[in-house]
Amino acid sequence: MERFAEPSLLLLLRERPMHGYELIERLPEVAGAETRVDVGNLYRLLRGLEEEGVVSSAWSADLPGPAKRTYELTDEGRALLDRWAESLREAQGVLSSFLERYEQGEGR
Amino acid sequence: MERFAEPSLLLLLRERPMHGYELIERLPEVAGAETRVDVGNLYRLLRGLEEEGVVSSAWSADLPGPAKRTYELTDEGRALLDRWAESLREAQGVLSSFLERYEQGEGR
DNA sequence: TCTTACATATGTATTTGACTCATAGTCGTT
DNA sequence: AACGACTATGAGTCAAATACATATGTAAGA
Repeated sequence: MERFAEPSLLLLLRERPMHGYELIERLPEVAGAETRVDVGNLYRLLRGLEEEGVVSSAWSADLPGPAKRTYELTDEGRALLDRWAESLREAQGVLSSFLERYEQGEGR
Repeated sequence: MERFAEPSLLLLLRERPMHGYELIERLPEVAGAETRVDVGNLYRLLRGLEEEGVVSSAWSADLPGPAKRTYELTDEGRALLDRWAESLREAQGVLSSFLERYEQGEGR
């Protein structure tokens, strides 16, 4: 369930801009506790999203510590998140009708 | 979303034994309207499930028309379906918490 | 009789995606 | 100097989904 990483990143970034490492740390909080994404892959993912214009990034010179690249969501990114939410709602619908049907026949 | 085919088949078969063709027709009803599975792949899937002991099948000599192989769920199949349901419930939980968080920030 | 629909298959090929492992740089702290 | 935080790139494996093609046989209807 790493396909779920993309919408999760978008959701986190909508709440406020963050740098990559922080995103990694907070990902399980949104995408499920067992979700661990390979660090390298995540930066790749972020790069990809930036190429698509979904996020934009800049080095944060002000922050202490090692160089951090801070990502923020673009308008296009917000729109993409909306589309994600819509399709996830559909998926949820399918899921819950399945489970309902499952529970109806349980115990026979 | 064809990964969803397996639990759907199991659910349908728990309700009553069916032959393959009928399963194909009724699949969208459970797995979502747009779900179309390649016919050949579905028979392969059924074969696989039978090898795993999840379903059992027999030719139905009595039924009119072309030869039909009727599948029914085994006890092991029922157990597998239960496990599916459990993990789908978890997935549903992740989904709905995601959507809830999404809706909380909507319109900013 | 010819076509169409029903029904069950097998073979193969492509593509995508998940996942892993390895490496390497900078910066700040200890 | 060593370590942890932070950002990256490279390369590769492996299974799964998907698609496409072909085959066989029965029965119903034009």
